[in-house]
Amino acid sequence: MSKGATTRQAILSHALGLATKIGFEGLTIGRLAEDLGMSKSGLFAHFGSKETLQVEALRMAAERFIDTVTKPALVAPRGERRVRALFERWFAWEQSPPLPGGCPFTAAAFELDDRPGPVRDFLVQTEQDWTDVLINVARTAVHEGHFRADLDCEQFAHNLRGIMLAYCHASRLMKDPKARARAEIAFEALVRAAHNPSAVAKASARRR
Amino acid sequence: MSKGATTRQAILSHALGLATKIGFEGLTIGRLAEDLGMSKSGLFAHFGSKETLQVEALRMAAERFIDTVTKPALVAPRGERRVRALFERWFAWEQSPPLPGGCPFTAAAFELDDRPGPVRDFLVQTEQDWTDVLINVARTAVHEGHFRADLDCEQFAHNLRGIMLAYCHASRLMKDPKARARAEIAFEALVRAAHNPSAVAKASARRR
DNA sequence: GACACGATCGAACGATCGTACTATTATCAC
DNA sequence: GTGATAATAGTACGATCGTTCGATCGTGTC
Repeated sequence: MSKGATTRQAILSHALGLATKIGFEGLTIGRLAEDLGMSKSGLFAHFGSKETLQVEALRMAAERFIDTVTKPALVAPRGERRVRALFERWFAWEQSPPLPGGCPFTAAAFELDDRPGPVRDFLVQTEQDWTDVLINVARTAVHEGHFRADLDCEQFAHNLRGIMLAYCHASRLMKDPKARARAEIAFEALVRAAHNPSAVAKASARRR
Repeated sequence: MSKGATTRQAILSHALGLATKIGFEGLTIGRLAEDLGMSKSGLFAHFGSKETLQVEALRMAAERFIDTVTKPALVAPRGERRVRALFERWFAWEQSPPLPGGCPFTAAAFELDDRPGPVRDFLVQTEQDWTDVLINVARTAVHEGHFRADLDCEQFAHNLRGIMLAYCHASRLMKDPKARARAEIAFEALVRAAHNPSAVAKASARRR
């Protein structure tokens, strides 16, 4: 890797970690330059605009997410086991040392939801990709016969995200030591509900 | 109300609405002054520091939250009905016109979770109060016999928050038109699980 | 060893930040 | 109405913001 690319990676890595603590809008060229012991203009030259830097930091986060969460989960067997692997790997991501403030996507999601622009657009795409992964892995679990056939997989993914968000809230803001345990309990309830015939299915079965 | 108090309320009201869109850290004295047609120094004199303004804006939000959500829900009968009322009122809060960017507590929660100080402290207290309301109303539903006796009410409140956070994410960031419907489905599943004997209880019952 | 070129620096730009002062204006009790 | 006091304006401060520009540095090539 060339000298410039190395520096660029170092900048983005530091920016990403910092953004988890002070937000993506809170990033400043001056602060980054000082932290990395280089000049504002030297750092700035790598990106041409702060907005580009923000997008590139998010892009690095997306790449790391795949390496930390998605890919490792693929070693688990298809179906429920892989759903569990994704859930477990996500905690490793959220608590990884390079992200001292937690998941950057979660932070960005509530920071940028009302600020149109390329940064928000990229974030939405990344979040949609992650949702699609969850939906697909749930679908596979249905096909494998682990989850019930009439499971609403999109709803499953939606509820799973709620569990993750509630964990971030409880853990990061409320500093609740039971946050992880609560997430696990909620997850087990979600999986259990995905096993059992749905209430709707049961009601129509009773009617027969 | 004196002139000063009126202006102060107007400032805080505008600041609160603006904060839902650009965040509490994104608030600036200059922007607020311009929006309200007054001088920076005149506006500033009401608070003495930006930090105080942020806390006071959050305080106003907390008061409005009680008026919009908590109090109206008290007219519903104790128990499950009141749980449902709180859930329904919360959507009215999240979508109320004075909060164009959604729930300010949710936005602040992920913005300030890593920034110690009085603003964060006040937010944590407010969020804890809201959690306690949810826990207590679930407990009442247990006492009324609407929810099963061994329900973990704190877990119930935790999961309910997850449903709300997932709604904000889906609605505000992803602009998913099904966000509200997904929240309702998740809520009904949560309530249904609170009705039925728990899996743990069932397992021990089977063992008898 | 000269050269080209990418990487970095230093200085400066206008804008805006939060905040401090002093002055001026508006309000309200008497 | 007058006088005390509250409310607002004006101006300025040092700091920092994102960005620009030209100079300088380092690296690798012929």
